[in-house]
Amino acid sequence: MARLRSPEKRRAILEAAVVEIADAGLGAATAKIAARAGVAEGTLFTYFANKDELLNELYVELKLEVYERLNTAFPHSASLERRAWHVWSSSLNWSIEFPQKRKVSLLLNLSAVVTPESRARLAEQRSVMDAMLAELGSREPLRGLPAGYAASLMASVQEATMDFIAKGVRQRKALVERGFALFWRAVR
Amino acid sequence: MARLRSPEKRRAILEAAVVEIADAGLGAATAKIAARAGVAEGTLFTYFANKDELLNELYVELKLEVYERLNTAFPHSASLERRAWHVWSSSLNWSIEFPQKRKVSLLLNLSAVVTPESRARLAEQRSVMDAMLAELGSREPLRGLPAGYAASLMASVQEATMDFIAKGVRQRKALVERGFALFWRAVR
Amino acid sequence: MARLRSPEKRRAILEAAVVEIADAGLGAATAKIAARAGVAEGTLFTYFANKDELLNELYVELKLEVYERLNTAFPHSASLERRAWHVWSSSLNWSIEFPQKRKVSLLLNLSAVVTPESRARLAEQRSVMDAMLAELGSREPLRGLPAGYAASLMASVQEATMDFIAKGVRQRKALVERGFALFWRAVR
Amino acid sequence: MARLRSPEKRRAILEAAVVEIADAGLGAATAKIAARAGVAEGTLFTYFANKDELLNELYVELKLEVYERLNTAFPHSASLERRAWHVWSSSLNWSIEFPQKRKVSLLLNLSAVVTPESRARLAEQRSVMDAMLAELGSREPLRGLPAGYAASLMASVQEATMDFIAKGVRQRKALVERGFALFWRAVR
DNA sequence: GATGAATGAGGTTTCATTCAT
DNA sequence: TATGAATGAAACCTCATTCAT
Repeated sequence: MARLRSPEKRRAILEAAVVEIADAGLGAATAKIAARAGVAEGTLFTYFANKDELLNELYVELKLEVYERLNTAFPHSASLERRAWHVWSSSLNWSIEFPQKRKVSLLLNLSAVVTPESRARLAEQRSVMDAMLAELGSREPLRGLPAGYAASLMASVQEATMDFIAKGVRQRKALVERGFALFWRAVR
Repeated sequence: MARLRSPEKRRAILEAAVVEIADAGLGAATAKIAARAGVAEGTLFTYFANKDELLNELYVELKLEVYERLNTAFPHSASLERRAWHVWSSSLNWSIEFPQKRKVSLLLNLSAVVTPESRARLAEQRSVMDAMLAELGSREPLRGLPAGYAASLMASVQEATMDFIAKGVRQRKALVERGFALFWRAVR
Repeated sequence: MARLRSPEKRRAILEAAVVEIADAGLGAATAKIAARAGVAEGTLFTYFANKDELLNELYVELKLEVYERLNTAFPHSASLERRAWHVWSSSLNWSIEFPQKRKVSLLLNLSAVVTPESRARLAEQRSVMDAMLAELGSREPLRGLPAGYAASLMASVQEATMDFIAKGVRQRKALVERGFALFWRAVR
Repeated sequence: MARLRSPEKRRAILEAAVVEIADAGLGAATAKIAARAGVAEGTLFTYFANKDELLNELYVELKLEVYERLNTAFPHSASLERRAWHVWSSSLNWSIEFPQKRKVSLLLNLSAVVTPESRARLAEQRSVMDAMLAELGSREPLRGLPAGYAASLMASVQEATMDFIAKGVRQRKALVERGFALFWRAVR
């Protein structure tokens, strides 16, 4: 099954899925995804056992893409604020560059198709970010709040910021910075 | 006179839609919605011309529910913080009480089915909240940011908070307060 | 059932049916017919037991309309040609005046809904025309052909003529006359 | 390579459509057509995008069948009467052989589903017949009548003739000849 | 009698998945 | 392995008819 004769085809399918799902939601037809990927309808099922598996793989790939960026050039020994900024800006810039991927990521997150197994596959790549967020969570303003609250808070403030960038607001770079400033005021 | 179209049945359909969509996404079958509402498949279409209209009506009703709460006992002449707190707590409490409604509201927001007309129908009810948010947006930390950023920011921090409440965390009341405190630190 | 409280309503329904069926074929919805007639959906079924009965009644009414015209001022003692011309012109003029009725009449004729009983109900009114056609059929050019061939032939040449009149050709009166001339050349 | 779309299956669907539509009108269910053709419900839609397209294709195929017959062995240099007879007999014989096809052709003609594009697709095959009819239309009895009247007239007299043949009258060959004789008396 | 909401069978069409080629 | 025709369940929606009011 998962004998990926051609990694390019697998990639083409995943990228086609992003476009189709961003456009039509998770109900996007596998036939359309295949067509956009330039492969036959049946071929899709030699790379992914079924649609759910495709969606799970997609979820993991998208998340990995973000974490990879984030882990690259992570300033391990810098101040907490600089580390927080690194996480903030690298993930937010990904959202800005690939708004469709971000939307698909959101849709998948809200749906029931993503399995705990898929989420678990991300643990290792998340570790760097998680450590930073844990440190953040142990500081005064967040103390006593559930583990993960800091992550959720950062993600959500990014959401708010992204919404405006997606709407086409000009001052992208400024917004990224102002958004972080607000976040940091809250948690510092 | 024949039987009158009954508001209860309309309500039953909308409520059934919430449950089914929270469970299965916007792809939830109209037949299932009708069944859960205790009406025949065809009956659904005497209340809503088609599925899209049902979804739009649902969107509007859900938003109105929140705004109604929020407009009730709004402390018009209180301090900005107290007014912000009123908005925060009343809308967040709605999300806590009706997590399925909140989820459906999110899904509808992300989808392309909600028409500008539907959004426009909410303008009047939003005015009280919008005025408060505009005042907030004009203060130092948010100055210069696009109009609406304050609203988006509040909504997103609520999101983060809700995520934990939805996961079943005990200290609901405390979380609502801590969440607001964080938000307020950011924007005050 | 057939207690026609209001003959006007019955008539309104039949006329609405003509318009709707001319537009949408025999599949025209009873609800639309009722709406156009200005009565409630259910009311239609107090005047006609079901759709098939409505269609049969409609068929009979349309045919009777034509025969009534034809029987009015029929020149019983004139020459065969004058009598043929009377039949020709009176029925063709009806088609010209009411092209929708004509179309519906054709559709009903082709369909399987019209029962032999409905056709039988027209016998009496057809007698005058039938006698003329029988006389025509017994003359040389048609001798030996099946009974009814003359009727069918006349109807069909009228069809051809109507097709052009329906297309909006100007010289209506001339066409009616030229058409008859051709018919008469064939059968005289 | 996957299985190729089979011309036989396409043909089977079109033939099944003829039978079902002759029986039930244009409202004939696609599911029934598919079943009679021996294919799955969905398969019908791999051969025809939707029911309207199926009906349009059917219309074109039926007309082409007639024109093909008519163009075969057409006596281009014979007298006008012989050429008219060729058109008459070849098309009428088709109607006699395939009364269901003829009925379906009539129904399609009366309906609104057949597009101008479909009609246009027939132009080339009609040219031989059209030339003969144009010559006929320029002669004395038809002079001054709209172009196409001759065609319409012939078709309609054929209709009349077919009606009797369809009713099972024995002397088919004789009827075809007598019908033409009548037509020719009218237009010669 | 008149009304129109309610019904559910049945219509067309879509789609994930299989499988012959 | 790659293909895309074939499948049939299931989706949305329509409609003739019934029946409470």
